[in-house]
Amino acid sequence: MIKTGNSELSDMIVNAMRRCILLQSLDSEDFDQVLHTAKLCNLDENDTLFEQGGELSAIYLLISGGIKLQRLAPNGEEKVFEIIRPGHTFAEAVLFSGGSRFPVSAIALAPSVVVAIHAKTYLKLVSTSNELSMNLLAKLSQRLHWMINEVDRLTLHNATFRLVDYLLSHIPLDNNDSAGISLTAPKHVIASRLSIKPETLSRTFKELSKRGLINSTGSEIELLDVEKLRELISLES
Amino acid sequence: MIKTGNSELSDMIVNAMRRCILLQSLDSEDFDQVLHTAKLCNLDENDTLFEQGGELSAIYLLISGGIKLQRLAPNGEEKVFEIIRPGHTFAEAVLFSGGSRFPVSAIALAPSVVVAIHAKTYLKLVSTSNELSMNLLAKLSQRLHWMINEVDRLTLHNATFRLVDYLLSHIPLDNNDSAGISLTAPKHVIASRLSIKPETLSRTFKELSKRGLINSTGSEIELLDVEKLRELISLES
DNA sequence: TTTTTGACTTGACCTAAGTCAAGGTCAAGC
DNA sequence: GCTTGACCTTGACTTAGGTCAAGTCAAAAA
Repeated sequence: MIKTGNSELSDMIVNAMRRCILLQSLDSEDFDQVLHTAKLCNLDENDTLFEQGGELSAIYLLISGGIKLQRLAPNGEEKVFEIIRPGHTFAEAVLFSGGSRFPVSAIALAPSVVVAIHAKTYLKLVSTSNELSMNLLAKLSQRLHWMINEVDRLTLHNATFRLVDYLLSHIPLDNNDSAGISLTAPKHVIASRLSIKPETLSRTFKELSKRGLINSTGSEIELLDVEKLRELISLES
Repeated sequence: MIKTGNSELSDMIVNAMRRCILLQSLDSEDFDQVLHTAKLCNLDENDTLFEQGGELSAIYLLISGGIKLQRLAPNGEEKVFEIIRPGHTFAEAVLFSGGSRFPVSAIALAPSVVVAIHAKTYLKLVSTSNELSMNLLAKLSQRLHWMINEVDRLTLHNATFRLVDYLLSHIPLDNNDSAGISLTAPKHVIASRLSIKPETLSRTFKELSKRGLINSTGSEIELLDVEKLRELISLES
C-alpha cells in the first residue's frame, strides 16, 4: 500500500525539491506554498502511483527508488516508456494537456519515495510566473527532442544498436576506456524499455560478451571497450 | 529555389496567422510586431526549408502545400516523422531547447507557401506573456502526448494496424459509413511516415482491398466499411 | 535444509516484414 | 507517338527478431 503524509518533509527532501528545475525559480513564499500542499508517498515494490487514463492531481518528484512509466496494450503486452531515477520529475507535461489524463501508468520498481506536488497550486504559480513557464517550456521541449530520438532509434536502428546505445548513455561520470554499469531494473523491464523481448536481450548480451566488448554478470555490466562500442554504434544500422 | 519576401503579406495570410493558436492571444501591437518581422517563403517541390542540425532562426506556419519533417540515418535511409498540412505550425519546440538546432529536416512535398515567424521576436513576446506561454505549454504537451502514442503504435502494433489507424485518423469531417481520403503525399512518403517499406504498404493496401474494406485507386482511398476497420484495429495486435 | 518462486538463459522453430529484382503505369518532354 | 523517369506493384526469397518450451540459478519461504 501507498502511505501518504506531509506533516514533516525532512530537510533532505526539501533540499531535493529546491534543487529541482521545476521549482528552482520560485521565490521563498511561493516555494512554501508548494511545500505545504506537497505530499510524501512511500511506495512498495509494484505499487501503482497512478494509472493510465487516471485523472491528474499532482506532478511528481522521485526522491529514492525507481519508477517505470508504462502502457498496457489491449492484448496484455506491456511497453515501458521510461525508467525514472531519483532527482527527476515526471507527469509535468500532463498538467497542460486539456483532459489531464495520464497517458501512462507509473509503477514502483523498488520501494520508493515520491513527493507529490499539488497540481492546481503549481499550475496557478506557473500561470503567473514567466520564469517558471519558460523553465517548463525548456523541459517539455527537451523531452520532445528525446522522444524524436526514441522514434529514430526504434525505426532506424536494430536491437543491438539500441542496447549498446542504452549502455553507453548510462556510463557514470568518468570517461575512461572501461566503465561499469549496474542495471537499475530487472532485465525484462530494460528489454521492454528498449522494445525487445527478454530472450533477445539475453542473446544480445551474450553476443557482445563473446565479442569481448562487455562483461555481463547479473545486473552488473562492465564495458570493456567503450571506443569499440561507440564504433559499433556508428556502423550498426 | 526558395523565394523570400515580406513587403505585403496578403490578407489571406494575415488571417491565417491570426487564426493560429500560437499567435491568437497577442494584442494587436504585439501581433503587428510579429507581422513586420515575418517573412514569406515560396518553396518549390523538394526545396529544403531547414536542415537537421541547422540553427533555428524562425518558427513556421504552413499556408499552402505540404512539408515533410524527416531525418536521415547515417546509412542514407530516411524516416519521415510528420507530414505538415496547411494551417499548422512547426519547429516551435526547438525555440526552447538549449542549442536551438533542428532535430529534423523540413522538405516541401509540393510547391508550398510558408510564413517564417522571426524566432527572437516571438521568443521575447513569449517571455513576457503568460497567456502566450500557457498556450505554448499546451501545444508542446499535446505534441508530447502524440509522440507517446506514436511510440505505442511502433512498438505494440503491426503494419496493418498502423496503416488502418492512419487512414481512420484522416477521415474528413463527416462520420458516415463510407469515407474517401486523398493521400496528401506520395505513397513512399506515407510508408516512411508509418515506418514500413513501400512494398509492404502496397501489399497491405491490396490485402485490405481483397477483404473488401477499402477501395484503393492511386492516391484516392475509399473506406468502404469504417465500422469493420475500427473493429480490425481493436483486435489487431 | 529443502522447496518454491521468479528471473534469466538457451535451443529449436516460426513469421512479419524486409530485400532484391523484374515489371507495370502514367505523365512530361522530345 | 515514342522515350524517359518516377512511382508503384508483384513475386521469390531472406532475415531479424519473436515464440514456445525446457532448462538453470539464486534468493526467499517453509
